[in-house]
Amino acid sequence: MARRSDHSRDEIREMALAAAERLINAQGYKGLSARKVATEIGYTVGTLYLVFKNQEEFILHINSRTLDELYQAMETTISTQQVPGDCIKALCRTYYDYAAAHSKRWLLIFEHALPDKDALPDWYQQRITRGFEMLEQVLEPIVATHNQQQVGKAARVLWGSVHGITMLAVTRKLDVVGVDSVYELIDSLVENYLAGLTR
Amino acid sequence: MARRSDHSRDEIREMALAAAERLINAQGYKGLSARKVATEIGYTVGTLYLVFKNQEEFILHINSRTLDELYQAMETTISTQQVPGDCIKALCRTYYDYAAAHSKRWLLIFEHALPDKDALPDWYQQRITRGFEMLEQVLEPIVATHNQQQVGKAARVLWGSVHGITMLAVTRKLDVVGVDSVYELIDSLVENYLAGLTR
DNA sequence: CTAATTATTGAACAATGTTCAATTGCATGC
DNA sequence: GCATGCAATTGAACATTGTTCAATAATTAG
Repeated sequence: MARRSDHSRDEIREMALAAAERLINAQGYKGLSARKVATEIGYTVGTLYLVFKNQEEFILHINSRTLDELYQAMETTISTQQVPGDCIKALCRTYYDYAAAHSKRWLLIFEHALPDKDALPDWYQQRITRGFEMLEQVLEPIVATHNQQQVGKAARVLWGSVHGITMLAVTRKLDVVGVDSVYELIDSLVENYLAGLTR
Repeated sequence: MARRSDHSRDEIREMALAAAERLINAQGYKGLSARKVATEIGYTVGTLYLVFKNQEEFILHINSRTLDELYQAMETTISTQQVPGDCIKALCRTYYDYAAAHSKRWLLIFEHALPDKDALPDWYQQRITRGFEMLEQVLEPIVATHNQQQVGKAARVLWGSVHGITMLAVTRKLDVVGVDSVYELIDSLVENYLAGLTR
Protein backbone atom coordinates (compact mmCIF):
# COMPACT_ATOMS: atom_id res chain seq x y z
CA MET A 1 0.00 0.00 0.00
CA ALA A 2 2.87 2.30 0.68
CA ARG A 3 3.50 5.25 -1.61
CA ARG A 4 0.31 4.36 -3.34
CA SER A 5 -0.71 7.93 -3.91
CA ASP A 6 2.76 9.31 -3.53
CA HIS A 7 2.15 12.42 -1.50
CA SER A 8 4.88 14.20 0.37
CA ARG A 9 4.52 14.74 4.10
CA ASP A 10 3.70 18.37 3.51
CA GLU A 11 1.06 17.46 0.97
CA ILE A 12 -0.56 15.07 3.40
CA ARG A 13 -0.49 17.76 6.10
CA GLU A 14 -2.11 20.20 3.74
CA MET A 15 -4.78 17.71 2.70
CA ALA A 16 -5.51 16.79 6.29
CA LEU A 17 -5.86 20.40 7.38
CA ALA A 18 -8.12 21.20 4.44
CA ALA A 19 -10.30 18.18 5.19
CA ALA A 20 -10.47 19.12 8.87
CA GLU A 21 -11.59 22.62 7.98
CA ARG A 22 -14.33 21.23 5.81
CA LEU A 23 -15.49 18.93 8.62
CA ILE A 24 -15.47 21.73 11.18
CA ASN A 25 -17.33 24.11 8.90
CA ALA A 26 -19.96 21.45 8.37
CA GLN A 27 -20.43 20.04 11.85
CA GLY A 28 -18.32 22.03 14.28
CA TYR A 29 -15.72 20.77 16.68
CA LYS A 30 -17.62 17.56 17.41
CA GLY A 31 -17.61 16.68 13.73
CA LEU A 32 -13.85 16.38 13.82
CA SER A 33 -12.16 13.03 14.35
CA ALA A 34 -8.92 11.44 13.31
CA ARG A 35 -10.64 8.66 11.42
CA LYS A 36 -12.97 11.01 9.56
CA VAL A 37 -10.08 13.19 8.44
CA ALA A 38 -8.09 10.14 7.40
CA THR A 39 -10.97 8.73 5.36
CA GLU A 40 -11.56 12.10 3.70
CA ILE A 41 -8.01 12.24 2.38
CA GLY A 42 -7.82 8.55 1.46
CA TYR A 43 -5.42 7.48 4.18
CA THR A 44 -5.81 5.78 7.54
CA VAL A 45 -5.44 7.02 11.10
CA GLY A 46 -1.89 5.88 11.44
CA THR A 47 -0.73 8.18 8.69
CA LEU A 48 -2.11 11.21 10.49
CA TYR A 49 0.05 10.43 13.50
CA LEU A 50 2.99 10.33 11.17
CA VAL A 51 2.58 13.95 10.15
CA PHE A 52 1.05 15.37 13.34
CA LYS A 53 2.16 14.62 16.89
CA ASN A 54 -1.37 14.36 18.24
CA GLN A 55 -4.80 15.97 18.12
CA GLU A 56 -3.67 18.97 20.13
CA GLU A 57 -0.96 19.85 17.67
CA PHE A 58 -3.32 19.20 14.79
CA ILE A 59 -5.89 21.64 16.15
CA LEU A 60 -3.15 24.17 16.80
CA HIS A 61 -2.33 24.09 13.11
CA ILE A 62 -5.97 24.43 12.13
CA ASN A 63 -6.26 27.46 14.39
CA SER A 64 -3.07 28.88 13.01
CA ARG A 65 -4.50 28.84 9.51
CA THR A 66 -7.71 30.43 10.74
CA LEU A 67 -5.72 33.20 12.39
CA ASP A 68 -3.77 33.73 9.20
CA GLU A 69 -6.97 34.09 7.21
CA LEU A 70 -8.39 36.49 9.77
CA TYR A 71 -5.33 38.70 9.78
CA GLN A 72 -5.26 38.73 6.04
CA ALA A 73 -8.83 40.00 6.00
CA MET A 74 -7.84 42.67 8.50
CA GLU A 75 -4.85 43.73 6.48
CA THR A 76 -7.02 44.08 3.43
CA THR A 77 -9.32 46.33 5.43
CA ILE A 78 -6.42 48.47 6.63
CA SER A 79 -5.01 48.89 3.16
CA THR A 80 -8.33 50.00 1.69
CA GLN A 81 -9.02 52.58 4.38
CA GLN A 82 -7.52 56.03 4.26
CA VAL A 83 -8.92 58.01 7.19
CA PRO A 84 -7.40 56.69 10.45
CA GLY A 85 -10.64 57.30 12.36
CA ASP A 86 -12.71 55.15 10.01
CA CYS A 87 -10.00 52.54 9.85
CA ILE A 88 -10.42 51.31 13.42
CA LYS A 89 -14.14 50.97 13.06
CA ALA A 90 -13.72 49.11 9.80
CA LEU A 91 -11.11 46.88 11.36
CA CYS A 92 -13.40 45.94 14.24
CA ARG A 93 -16.23 45.21 11.86
CA THR A 94 -13.92 43.01 9.85
CA TYR A 95 -13.10 41.04 12.97
CA TYR A 96 -16.78 40.41 13.56
CA ASP A 97 -17.49 39.75 9.89
CA TYR A 98 -14.83 37.09 9.72
CA ALA A 99 -15.94 35.46 12.97
CA ALA A 100 -19.56 35.41 11.82
CA ALA A 101 -18.71 34.07 8.39
CA HIS A 102 -16.48 31.27 9.69
CA SER A 103 -17.97 30.86 13.14
CA LYS A 104 -17.21 27.18 13.66
CA ARG A 105 -13.54 27.52 12.89
CA TRP A 106 -13.23 30.84 14.67
CA LEU A 107 -14.84 29.41 17.80
CA LEU A 108 -12.42 26.51 17.79
CA ILE A 109 -9.60 28.93 18.53
CA PHE A 110 -11.17 29.73 21.88
CA GLU A 111 -13.09 26.58 22.71
CA HIS A 112 -9.88 24.73 22.90
CA ALA A 113 -8.39 26.04 26.14
CA LEU A 114 -4.95 24.68 26.75
CA PRO A 115 -3.66 23.23 30.02
CA ASP A 116 -2.03 25.79 32.30
CA LYS A 117 1.39 24.31 32.38
CA ASP A 118 2.85 24.10 28.95
CA ALA A 119 2.86 27.42 27.15
CA LEU A 120 1.80 27.76 23.56
CA PRO A 121 4.53 27.24 20.98
CA ASP A 122 6.26 30.40 19.80
CA TRP A 123 5.05 30.26 16.23
CA TYR A 124 1.50 30.19 17.57
CA GLN A 125 2.03 32.86 20.22
CA GLN A 126 3.33 35.19 17.54
CA ARG A 127 0.11 34.85 15.61
CA ILE A 128 -1.73 36.13 18.66
CA THR A 129 0.53 39.10 19.33
CA ARG A 130 0.32 40.05 15.69
CA GLY A 131 -3.24 41.21 16.32
CA PHE A 132 -2.15 43.70 18.94
CA GLU A 133 0.58 45.11 16.79
CA MET A 134 -1.87 45.68 13.98
CA LEU A 135 -4.26 47.56 16.22
CA GLU A 136 -1.47 49.53 17.85
CA GLN A 137 -0.30 50.76 14.47
CA VAL A 138 -3.77 51.99 13.61
CA LEU A 139 -4.32 53.50 17.05
CA GLU A 140 -1.02 55.35 17.14
CA PRO A 141 -2.09 58.37 15.06
CA ILE A 142 -5.43 58.62 16.87
CA VAL A 143 -4.66 58.37 20.54
CA ALA A 144 -3.60 61.74 21.90
CA THR A 145 -0.45 60.49 23.62
CA HIS A 146 2.43 58.85 21.88
CA ASN A 147 3.20 57.01 25.07
CA GLN A 148 3.68 53.45 23.86
CA GLN A 149 2.26 52.09 27.10
CA GLN A 150 -0.97 53.99 26.60
CA VAL A 151 -1.27 52.86 23.01
CA GLY A 152 -0.68 49.26 24.04
CA LYS A 153 -3.32 49.54 26.74
CA ALA A 154 -5.87 51.03 24.35
CA ALA A 155 -5.16 48.29 21.83
CA ARG A 156 -5.77 45.60 24.45
CA VAL A 157 -8.96 47.19 25.66
CA LEU A 158 -10.32 47.58 22.15
CA TRP A 159 -9.32 44.16 20.97
CA GLY A 160 -10.66 42.45 24.05
CA SER A 161 -13.89 44.38 23.84
CA VAL A 162 -14.55 43.72 20.19
CA HIS A 163 -13.65 40.12 20.77
CA GLY A 164 -16.16 39.86 23.61
CA ILE A 165 -19.00 41.47 21.68
CA THR A 166 -18.20 39.26 18.71
CA MET A 167 -18.08 36.13 20.84
CA LEU A 168 -21.41 36.78 22.51
CA ALA A 169 -22.97 37.73 19.19
CA VAL A 170 -21.71 34.63 17.41
CA THR A 171 -22.92 32.35 20.20
CA ARG A 172 -26.22 34.23 20.27
CA LYS A 173 -25.99 35.34 23.86
CA LEU A 174 -26.44 39.03 23.16
CA ASP A 175 -30.17 38.87 22.63
CA VAL A 176 -29.92 40.96 19.47
CA VAL A 177 -30.73 40.05 15.88
CA GLY A 178 -29.19 40.95 12.58
CA VAL A 179 -25.75 42.07 11.51
CA ASP A 180 -26.66 45.75 11.80
CA SER A 181 -27.43 45.39 15.48
CA VAL A 182 -23.96 44.04 16.12
CA TYR A 183 -22.41 46.77 14.00
CA GLU A 184 -24.27 49.27 16.15
CA LEU A 185 -22.74 47.81 19.28
CA ILE A 186 -19.24 47.77 17.83
CA ASP A 187 -19.59 51.31 16.52
CA SER A 188 -20.88 52.48 19.87
CA LEU A 189 -17.89 50.92 21.58
CA VAL A 190 -15.30 52.37 19.23
CA GLU A 191 -16.81 55.83 18.98
CA ASN A 192 -17.36 56.34 22.67
CA TYR A 193 -14.20 54.68 23.90
CA LEU A 194 -12.08 56.74 21.53
CA ALA A 195 -14.04 59.87 22.38
CA GLY A 196 -13.26 59.21 26.01
CA LEU A 197 -9.60 58.58 25.29
CA THR A 198 -9.08 61.74 23.27
CA ARG A 199 -11.19 63.95 25.48
CA MET B 1 -27.76 -3.13 45.76
CA ALA B 2 -30.59 -0.78 45.17
CA ARG B 3 -31.38 1.94 47.66
CA ARG B 4 -28.20 1.00 49.41
CA SER B 5 -27.37 4.53 50.44
CA ASP B 6 -30.92 5.81 50.27
CA HIS B 7 -30.53 9.15 48.55
CA SER B 8 -33.39 10.94 46.87
CA ARG B 9 -33.10 11.85 43.21
CA ASP B 10 -32.49 15.45 44.15
CA GLU B 11 -29.79 14.45 46.58
CA ILE B 12 -28.03 12.40 43.93
CA ARG B 13 -28.28 15.31 41.50
CA GLU B 14 -26.79 17.60 44.09
CA MET B 15 -23.97 15.18 44.87
CA ALA B 16 -23.22 14.64 41.19
CA LEU B 17 -23.08 18.37 40.46
CA ALA B 18 -20.84 19.01 43.45
CA ALA B 19 -18.51 16.19 42.41
CA ALA B 20 -18.42 17.47 38.84
CA GLU B 21 -17.48 20.94 40.05
CA ARG B 22 -14.65 19.49 42.07
CA LEU B 23 -13.39 17.54 39.07
CA ILE B 24 -13.58 20.57 36.78
CA ASN B 25 -11.85 22.81 39.28
CA ALA B 26 -9.07 20.27 39.54
CA GLN B 27 -8.54 19.23 35.94
CA GLY B 28 -10.79 21.32 33.74
CA TYR B 29 -13.32 20.15 31.22
CA LYS B 30 -11.28 17.14 30.19
CA GLY B 31 -11.21 15.92 33.78
CA LEU B 32 -14.94 15.40 33.65
CA SER B 33 -16.43 12.03 32.80
CA ALA B 34 -19.59 10.18 33.71
CA ARG B 35 -17.69 7.33 35.32
CA LYS B 36 -15.49 9.63 37.39
CA VAL B 37 -18.48 11.52 38.71
CA ALA B 38 -20.30 8.29 39.46
CA THR B 39 -17.34 6.84 41.34
CA GLU B 40 -16.91 10.06 43.31
CA ILE B 41 -20.44 9.89 44.65
CA GLY B 42 -20.42 6.14 45.23
CA TYR B 43 -22.79 5.20 42.44
CA THR B 44 -22.34 3.83 38.93
CA VAL B 45 -22.79 5.39 35.51
CA GLY B 46 -26.29 4.09 35.06
CA THR B 47 -27.55 6.06 38.03
CA LEU B 48 -26.35 9.32 36.52
CA TYR B 49 -28.49 8.70 33.46
CA LEU B 50 -31.41 8.22 35.76
CA VAL B 51 -31.19 11.76 37.12
CA PHE B 52 -29.75 13.55 34.06
CA LYS B 53 -30.85 13.09 30.47
CA ASN B 54 -27.32 13.15 29.09
CA GLN B 55 -23.98 14.91 29.36
CA GLU B 56 -25.27 18.02 27.64
CA GLU B 57 -28.03 18.52 30.18
CA PHE B 58 -25.60 17.73 32.96
CA ILE B 59 -23.18 20.43 31.85
CA LEU B 60 -26.06 22.84 31.43
CA HIS B 61 -26.84 22.37 35.10
CA ILE B 62 -23.22 22.82 36.12
CA ASN B 63 -23.11 26.06 34.14
CA SER B 64 -26.37 27.14 35.64
CA ARG B 65 -24.91 26.87 39.12
CA THR B 66 -21.81 28.74 38.06
CA LEU B 67 -23.95 31.54 36.67
CA ASP B 68 -25.94 31.65 39.90
CA GLU B 69 -22.74 32.00 41.90
CA LEU B 70 -21.46 34.70 39.59
CA TYR B 71 -24.64 36.72 39.77
CA GLN B 72 -24.73 36.39 43.51
CA ALA B 73 -21.23 37.86 43.68
CA MET B 74 -22.37 40.70 41.43
CA GLU B 75 -25.41 41.39 43.54
CA THR B 76 -23.26 41.56 46.63
CA THR B 77 -21.10 44.12 44.85
CA ILE B 78 -24.11 46.19 43.87
CA SER B 79 -25.53 46.18 47.35
CA THR B 80 -22.29 47.33 48.95
CA GLN B 81 -21.74 50.19 46.50
CA GLN B 82 -23.45 53.53 46.95
CA VAL B 83 -22.17 55.88 44.23
CA PRO B 84 -23.60 54.77 40.84
CA GLY B 85 -20.43 55.75 39.01
CA ASP B 86 -18.23 53.52 41.15
CA CYS B 87 -20.78 50.75 41.06
CA ILE B 88 -20.32 49.90 37.40
CA LYS B 89 -16.58 49.72 37.72
CA ALA B 90 -16.87 47.55 40.79
CA LEU B 91 -19.36 45.33 39.01
CA CYS B 92 -17.03 44.80 36.07
CA ARG B 93 -14.15 44.01 38.38
CA THR B 94 -16.33 41.49 40.17
CA TYR B 95 -17.04 39.79 36.85
CA TYR B 96 -13.35 39.42 36.21
CA ASP B 97 -12.58 38.46 39.81
CA TYR B 98 -15.08 35.65 39.71
CA ALA B 99 -13.89 34.40 36.33
CA ALA B 100 -10.27 34.43 37.47
CA ALA B 101 -11.03 32.73 40.76
CA HIS B 102 -13.10 29.96 39.18
CA SER B 103 -11.61 29.96 35.73
CA LYS B 104 -12.16 26.31 34.84
CA ARG B 105 -15.84 26.37 35.65
CA TRP B 106 -16.34 29.83 34.20
CA LEU B 107 -14.68 28.79 30.95
CA LEU B 108 -16.93 25.76 30.69
CA ILE B 109 -19.89 28.09 30.17
CA PHE B 110 -18.39 29.29 26.91
CA GLU B 111 -16.29 26.33 25.78
CA HIS B 112 -19.41 24.34 25.40
CA ALA B 113 -20.98 25.87 22.31
CA LEU B 114 -24.34 24.40 21.55
CA PRO B 115 -25.57 23.17 18.17
CA ASP B 116 -27.31 25.86 16.15
CA LYS B 117 -30.65 24.23 15.91
CA ASP B 118 -32.09 23.64 19.34
CA ALA B 119 -32.32 26.75 21.45
CA LEU B 120 -31.22 26.79 25.05
CA PRO B 121 -33.92 25.87 27.55
CA ASP B 122 -35.82 28.79 29.03
CA TRP B 123 -34.56 28.37 32.57
CA TYR B 124 -31.04 28.66 31.22
CA GLN B 125 -31.73 31.52 28.85
CA GLN B 126 -33.14 33.51 31.75
CA ARG B 127 -29.89 33.18 33.64
CA ILE B 128 -28.15 34.85 30.71
CA THR B 129 -30.60 37.73 30.32
CA ARG B 130 -30.41 38.34 34.06
CA GLY B 131 -26.92 39.72 33.51
CA PHE B 132 -28.15 42.41 31.13
CA GLU B 133 -30.96 43.44 33.42
CA MET B 134 -28.53 43.87 36.27
CA LEU B 135 -26.24 46.09 34.22
CA GLU B 136 -29.18 48.04 32.79
CA GLN B 137 -30.38 48.88 36.27
CA VAL B 138 -26.99 50.20 37.24
CA LEU B 139 -26.54 52.07 33.98
CA GLU B 140 -29.95 53.72 34.06
CA PRO B 141 -29.02 56.59 36.43
CA ILE B 142 -25.75 57.22 34.64
CA VAL B 143 -26.53 57.26 30.96
CA ALA B 144 -27.82 60.67 29.95
CA THR B 145 -30.88 59.43 28.13
CA HIS B 146 -33.65 57.43 29.69
CA ASN B 147 -34.31 55.86 26.32
CA GLN B 148 -34.56 52.20 27.17
CA GLN B 149 -33.06 51.24 23.83
CA GLN B 150 -29.96 53.26 24.51
CA VAL B 151 -29.57 51.83 27.98
CA GLY B 152 -29.95 48.32 26.61
CA LYS B 153 -27.35 49.00 23.96
CA ALA B 154 -24.87 50.40 26.47
CA ALA B 155 -25.42 47.40 28.72
CA ARG B 156 -24.68 45.00 25.87
CA VAL B 157 -21.58 46.87 24.80
CA LEU B 158 -20.23 47.01 28.34
CA TRP B 159 -21.03 43.43 29.20
CA GLY B 160 -19.60 42.10 25.97
CA SER B 161 -16.48 44.18 26.37
CA VAL B 162 -15.78 43.23 29.94
CA HIS B 163 -16.47 39.64 29.02
CA GLY B 164 -13.96 39.80 26.18
CA ILE B 165 -11.22 41.37 28.25
CA THR B 166 -11.88 38.84 31.00
CA MET B 167 -11.84 35.94 28.57
CA LEU B 168 -8.54 36.91 26.98
CA ALA B 169 -7.03 37.64 30.38
CA VAL B 170 -8.11 34.31 31.84
CA THR B 171 -6.79 32.38 28.85
CA ARG B 172 -3.59 34.43 28.98
CA LYS B 173 -3.91 35.88 25.51
CA LEU B 174 -3.67 39.51 26.56
CA ASP B 175 0.06 39.49 27.07
CA VAL B 176 -0.28 41.26 30.42
CA VAL B 177 0.58 40.04 33.89
CA GLY B 178 -1.01 40.56 37.28
CA VAL B 179 -4.48 41.38 38.46
CA ASP B 180 -3.79 45.10 38.51
CA SER B 181 -3.00 45.15 34.80
CA VAL B 182 -6.39 43.68 34.04
CA TYR B 183 -8.08 46.09 36.41
CA GLU B 184 -6.37 48.89 34.51
CA LEU B 185 -7.83 47.65 31.25
CA ILE B 186 -11.31 47.29 32.68
CA ASP B 187 -11.17 50.68 34.32
CA SER B 188 -9.96 52.24 31.10
CA LEU B 189 -12.86 50.70 29.25
CA VAL B 190 -15.52 51.76 31.71
CA GLU B 191 -14.20 55.27 32.30
CA ASN B 192 -13.69 56.15 28.68
CA TYR B 193 -16.77 54.45 27.28
CA LEU B 194 -18.98 56.14 29.84
CA ALA B 195 -17.20 59.44 29.30
CA GLY B 196 -17.98 59.09 25.62
CA LEU B 197 -21.59 58.20 26.28
CA THR B 198 -22.28 61.11 28.60
CA ARG B 199 -20.30 63.66 26.63
C1' DC C 1 -43.94 -14.30 54.02
C1' DT C 2 -44.66 -13.60 49.36
C1' DA C 3 -45.23 -10.70 45.50
C1' DA C 4 -44.85 -6.47 43.26
C1' DT C 5 -42.25 -2.46 42.70
C1' DT C 6 -38.47 0.27 42.26
C1' DA C 7 -33.62 1.67 42.55
C1' DT C 8 -29.30 0.30 41.00
C1' DT C 9 -26.11 -2.09 38.57
C1' DG C 10 -22.72 -3.32 35.15
C1' DA C 11 -22.11 -5.60 30.91
C1' DA C 12 -22.41 -4.18 26.20
C1' DC C 13 -22.02 -0.98 22.11
C1' DA C 14 -20.22 2.45 19.21
C1' DA C 15 -16.93 5.96 18.78
C1' DT C 16 -12.93 8.30 20.28
C1' DG C 17 -7.38 9.21 20.52
C1' DT C 18 -3.18 6.80 20.19
C1' DT C 19 0.42 3.21 19.37
C1' DC C 20 3.17 0.05 16.80
C1' DA C 21 4.27 -4.54 14.86
C1' DA C 22 3.23 -6.18 10.46
C1' DT C 23 2.80 -5.43 5.70
C1' DT C 24 3.25 -3.54 1.33
C1' DG C 25 5.36 -0.90 -2.52
C1' DC C 26 9.48 1.16 -4.27
C1' DA C 27 14.47 1.82 -5.29
C1' DT C 28 18.77 0.27 -5.25
C1' DG C 29 22.68 -3.11 -6.03
C1' DC C 30 24.01 -7.10 -8.42
C1' DG D 1 15.61 -9.18 -14.10
C1' DC D 2 15.84 -10.44 -9.36
C1' DA D 3 16.67 -10.18 -4.53
C1' DT D 4 17.40 -7.28 -0.78
C1' DG D 5 16.72 -3.26 2.16
C1' DC D 6 14.18 0.73 3.23
C1' DA D 7 10.41 3.55 4.11
C1' DA D 8 5.60 4.50 3.75
C1' DT D 9 1.30 2.82 5.18
C1' DT D 10 -1.76 0.04 7.39
C1' DG D 11 -5.06 -1.71 10.67
C1' DA D 12 -5.57 -4.36 14.67
C1' DA D 13 -5.28 -3.39 19.48
C1' DC D 14 -5.88 -0.70 23.86
C1' DA D 15 -7.82 2.49 26.93
C1' DT D 16 -11.35 5.65 27.54
C1' DT D 17 -15.44 8.03 26.38
C1' DG D 18 -21.05 8.60 26.31
C1' DT D 19 -25.11 5.92 26.43
C1' DT D 20 -28.47 2.06 26.90
C1' DC D 21 -31.03 -1.46 29.13
C1' DA D 22 -31.87 -6.22 30.66
C1' DA D 23 -30.76 -8.24 34.96
C1' DT D 24 -30.62 -7.95 39.81
C1' DA D 25 -31.04 -6.65 44.46
C1' DA D 26 -33.51 -4.04 48.10
C1' DT D 27 -37.63 -2.28 49.71
C1' DT D 28 -42.61 -1.91 50.27
C1' DA D 29 -47.33 -3.61 49.92
C1' DG D 30 -50.61 -7.06 50.55
